[in-house]
Amino acid sequence: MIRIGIVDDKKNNRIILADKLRRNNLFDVRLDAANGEQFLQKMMELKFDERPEIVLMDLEMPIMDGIVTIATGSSLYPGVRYVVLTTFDDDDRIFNAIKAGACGYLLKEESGEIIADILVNLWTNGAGPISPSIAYKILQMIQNPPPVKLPLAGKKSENLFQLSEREKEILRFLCQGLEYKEIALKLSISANTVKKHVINIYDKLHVNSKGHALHIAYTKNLL
Amino acid sequence: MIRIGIVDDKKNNRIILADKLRRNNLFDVRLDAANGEQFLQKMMELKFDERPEIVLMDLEMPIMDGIVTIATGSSLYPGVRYVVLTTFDDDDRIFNAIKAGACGYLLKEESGEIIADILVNLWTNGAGPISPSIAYKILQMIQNPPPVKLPLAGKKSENLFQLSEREKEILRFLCQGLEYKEIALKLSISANTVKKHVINIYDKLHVNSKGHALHIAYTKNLL
DNA sequence: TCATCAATAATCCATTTGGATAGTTTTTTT
DNA sequence: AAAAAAACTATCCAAATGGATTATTGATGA
Repeated sequence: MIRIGIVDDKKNNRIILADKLRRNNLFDVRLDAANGEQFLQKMMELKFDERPEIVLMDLEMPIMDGIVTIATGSSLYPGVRYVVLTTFDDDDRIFNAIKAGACGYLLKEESGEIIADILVNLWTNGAGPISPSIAYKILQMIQNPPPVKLPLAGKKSENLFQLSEREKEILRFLCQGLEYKEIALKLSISANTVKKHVINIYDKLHVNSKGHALHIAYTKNLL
Repeated sequence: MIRIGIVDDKKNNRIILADKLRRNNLFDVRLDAANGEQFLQKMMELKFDERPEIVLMDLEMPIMDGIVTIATGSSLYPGVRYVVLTTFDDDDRIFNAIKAGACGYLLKEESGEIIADILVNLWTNGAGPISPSIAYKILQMIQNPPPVKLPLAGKKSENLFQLSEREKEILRFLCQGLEYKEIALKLSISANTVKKHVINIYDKLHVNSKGHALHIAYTKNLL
């Protein structure tokens, strides 16, 4: 049984999709959330071996949209694979979703069988599921990179996590392996303040330790 | 009938592939070349409406390899679609071939039916044919752009710090932001042991905190 | 002007980490 | 088979970190 999570703001969509998947008994749909925040919340509550292995994620959601959710989720739970399921193949979103860490991109219109097929393939081979028309778009984007839009290489990505300047500054020091005291000294502020900033950073990154924060900082190019 | 061209230096491959395609009578294999130069030569000799619409191209060829051939061919004959057919999925080549203008990338191992299927799809929908495992690699390349290959990268960053396999394993988990307990759980060992390993790692890296260690791990590419 | 927000600072308390030390078991090498 | 190297487990203690809460200041904006 492959453990599946479904995140979509429309309850009906979740039900239909879960039904589609449950029809063959390879899937165990065990997480169901209406938005990103709810999803992260529920993930936190699950033990390691109860978490879904594959998460199907809608992009358009209130409160916390799919891209941000994937970005944080894929850093928090690197073992989980995120597959974007959407109704329209919108160029910008594709690219952003991929950058955020989605490992596949499917159109909702695909039949239940195709989706099931593709998820099984993802699970067994690790091969990323991509609808053909999406794959083609990706190729085109590589061949003709959109004007400036998205810096492919190590450029700093736009402020995905809404960190303030000060917070970014402190995150950079943190990434160099400095501890609170040392950062405080460098910035001529109190170590308590540094700590407060760090906690605020964790909140924005949805993490709760230095390790996780650095992981996100390094993998999402926040420096 | 879809007009097909095949470019491969091994005559046998050409024959087998042509046979596979001719089996269903949708394809008209009408151009056959052993290398890039021969291919371009033959293309010149053909009239516009005799030219292949899709060209299956091997990458490893003498005289003029697949990448260069696609690059020049796709400028000379923009209407022609180039599909790379190769036996191994070599990361560098994928990217270069795509940039050169290939619109698809298939593994030779795929069965004749799948190849046929996919080519028909390419012809009718314009959707790019991509083997799932290739698609996945492309995603990964977008997600983690190859870290500017500098002298250090090529040199064995492997044993720079003489970490044992186990230590590298643990360092990787550490870099994902896991704490001792979690790592212990994943490896089915005691948290004390994890800690011991971590201390040993710090010794070898000449650091004394997680922050420093992760900094080195990320910047020196120890993962 | 009033409200909000970022940055600053501090305290209490629980948890995690780092260091030192001392063992046992497994694996590899000689 | 003996010796050496990794891997494993443990305990004590001190330091660093994370979380919650409260409060002051200055800048920005409605």
